[in-house]
Amino acid sequence: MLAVARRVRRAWAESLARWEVTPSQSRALRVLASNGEGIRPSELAETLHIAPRSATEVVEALVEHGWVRRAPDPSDRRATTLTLTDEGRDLVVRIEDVRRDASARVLDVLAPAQRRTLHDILLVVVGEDR
Amino acid sequence: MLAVARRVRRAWAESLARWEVTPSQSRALRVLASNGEGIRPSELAETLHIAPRSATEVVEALVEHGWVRRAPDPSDRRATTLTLTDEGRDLVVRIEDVRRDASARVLDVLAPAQRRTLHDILLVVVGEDR
DNA sequence: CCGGATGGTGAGGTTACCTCACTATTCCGA
DNA sequence: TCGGAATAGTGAGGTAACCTCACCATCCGG
Repeated sequence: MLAVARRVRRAWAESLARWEVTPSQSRALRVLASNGEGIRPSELAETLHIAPRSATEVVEALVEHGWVRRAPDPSDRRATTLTLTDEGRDLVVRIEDVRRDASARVLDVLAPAQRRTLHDILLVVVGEDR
Repeated sequence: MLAVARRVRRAWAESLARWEVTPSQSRALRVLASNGEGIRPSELAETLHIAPRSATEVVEALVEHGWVRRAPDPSDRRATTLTLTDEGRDLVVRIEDVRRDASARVLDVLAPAQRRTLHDILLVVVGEDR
């Protein structure tokens, strides 16, 4: 299990390096893309299962690259809201493609039926506990 | 795929922490246990897909814990050979148990037949390229 | 209106990697 | 046979992605 996952991750990280995104940044981008606009750093941290302080860090990097914008939350002056820029949104799409490719590359030794079965079984595992 | 693997890894790392082994150390121990005695640091590095310098590092830690012994290679005075101590060997066994438990805990939402299918499919993927 | 909770971040630490430079040895070809 | 290239291991120093602890600003409930 872990061996296969490592393979997928390796293939993925390699493609990711072409743009200047690290895996951790790309995970954050995915959360930002799926959680609608205006998410807070603390929510991001929770979703990624990392400490709030660490979320600050990836956000920092994403802002620096111009993929994310920080804006003050008008309803709570302590908070900031995060939104993807247009470039950020573009990048997310490209990353998603690459991700699909990476797992396809690793899994293309499987027959289509096997791949489907694998997918279903993994869904069962993930489906538990949320 | 990656999500499931993360779950297994998390569960495993937690149990590992009870003894004072980090995941990376335990990977090294497993290699040492399976590759017969007298492996060299450079071989270890290659098997783990890490740089030789990094292998030195984990070996250092393992030696310090008393799980591994360094001995000069009589046939090549540049080289050292690594062997598990008795405690090291014990530890490997306990780790293997814990590892099995961890993945069992994550995968026990599956029916036995599903688990077997998963196992088979993953074997196909891993079987490629070696 | 004040004391405790919450949101974000500075400072500094850890793990598991990396590269580069260096020494000691071995090996190989002229 | 002997000198230069390759190989084994490691010191020094760097990085990414995490962490905790401390701190400040702001918010909120009684």
